[in-house]
Amino acid sequence: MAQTAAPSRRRRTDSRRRELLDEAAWLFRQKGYHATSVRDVCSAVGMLPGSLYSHFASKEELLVAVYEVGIAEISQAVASAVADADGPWERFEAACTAHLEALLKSSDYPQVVVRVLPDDAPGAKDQLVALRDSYDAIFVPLMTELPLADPGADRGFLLRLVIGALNSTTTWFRPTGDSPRTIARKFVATLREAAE
Amino acid sequence: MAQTAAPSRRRRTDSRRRELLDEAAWLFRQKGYHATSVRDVCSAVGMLPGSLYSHFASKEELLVAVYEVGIAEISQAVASAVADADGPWERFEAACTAHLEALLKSSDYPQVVVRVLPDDAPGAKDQLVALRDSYDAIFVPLMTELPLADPGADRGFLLRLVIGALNSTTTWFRPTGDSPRTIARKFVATLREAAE
DNA sequence: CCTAACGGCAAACGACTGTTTGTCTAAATG
DNA sequence: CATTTAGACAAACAGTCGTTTGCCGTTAGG
Repeated sequence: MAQTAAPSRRRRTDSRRRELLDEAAWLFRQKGYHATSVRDVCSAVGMLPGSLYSHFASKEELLVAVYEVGIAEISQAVASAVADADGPWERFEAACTAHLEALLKSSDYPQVVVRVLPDDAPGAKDQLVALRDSYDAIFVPLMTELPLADPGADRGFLLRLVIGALNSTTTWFRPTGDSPRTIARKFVATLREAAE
Repeated sequence: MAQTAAPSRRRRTDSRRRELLDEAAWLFRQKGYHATSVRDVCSAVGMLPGSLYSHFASKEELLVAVYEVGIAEISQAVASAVADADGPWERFEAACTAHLEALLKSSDYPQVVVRVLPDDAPGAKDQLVALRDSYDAIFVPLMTELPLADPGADRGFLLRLVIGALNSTTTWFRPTGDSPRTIARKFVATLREAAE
């Protein structure tokens, strides 16, 4: 198992693979899955369409690879942010902030997860759904520990609404407006004490 | 302008046109815009691909037509529901209920507006954005009259989050679970008195 | 009743889709 | 150094895309 005798062999090809991933993430986020062709991705990294298949078995597998990076990035960001916070509401706000920052800053990968639906790649649907679910699982304990006015409130229901609201920011977010951190703070504050 | 001398001529063709619209709405909602071909739509109504162009100048114009119906349906539902309610929170809840029912019941049209992004049809982007905006405008006065704990809260910001949360129900809604009306009630109740 | 218009068919247009093949080159392994 | 391996190219595959064209039958208006 231990292949610590690192294959410097892989180094060169991995960098090519990463280039393809980066460009695919950018294009999938920008135009969606079906509107992005294999030729679009390849020509952006100076490669012929057929050459992509040395790195990915299919266009769908390319999407899965982008999905995996996106989920990994946002999961790690949220998990570490939560670990540093004390108190249920503080943890919840930390999670929302990390979620929005991962979604709206620099990296294209997490936005692909939001924009491209599992149904867009029927052959990979199960993998994509599983990846999405694995992320939602991080939020579940945060919701259950939240002290709400109605203790019997449907937490799973709330979770879906919260994530839906957070993800909808990708539609209207502009770097010149509120920062992701500010959006998260406003959002949580409203939830915490909404009506007078 | 007044062509009240109704063209019974149009009758037959309009029914064909409506068939195309219905099928396009169903497919656009189900598979998205790019994954739906003109051939898919036409073969579903027993028509050859070229014949569609007697009714619509292009695939993009077909999408615009579906969008228009979708916006009209949901706008009318929300507007009339709001008119029947008294009090700011009651009007808000009525709007949310009407929104969800229009989105999740029977008709495919409004869901197309949620699923298909304006960027999917670059040539019609402006029209699609305008249609979306015209709907949002209905919600604006409802948000501004809402008595919140923080009167200085950013209402435009809240509006976008609310609509984002409501629209995200299309992802996970199942007819066997909570009804749209119940979802709306739970949602508003949570907003109204969230934290203890 | 005649004529003009229109809905739909049949067929094709060129462009583009994801993918496969065979070959060549350069680098890593033994 | 010899041999294996794999990334990339070049070219083509069969199929599908949105759209256009010319034609025919039906139908409504004058």
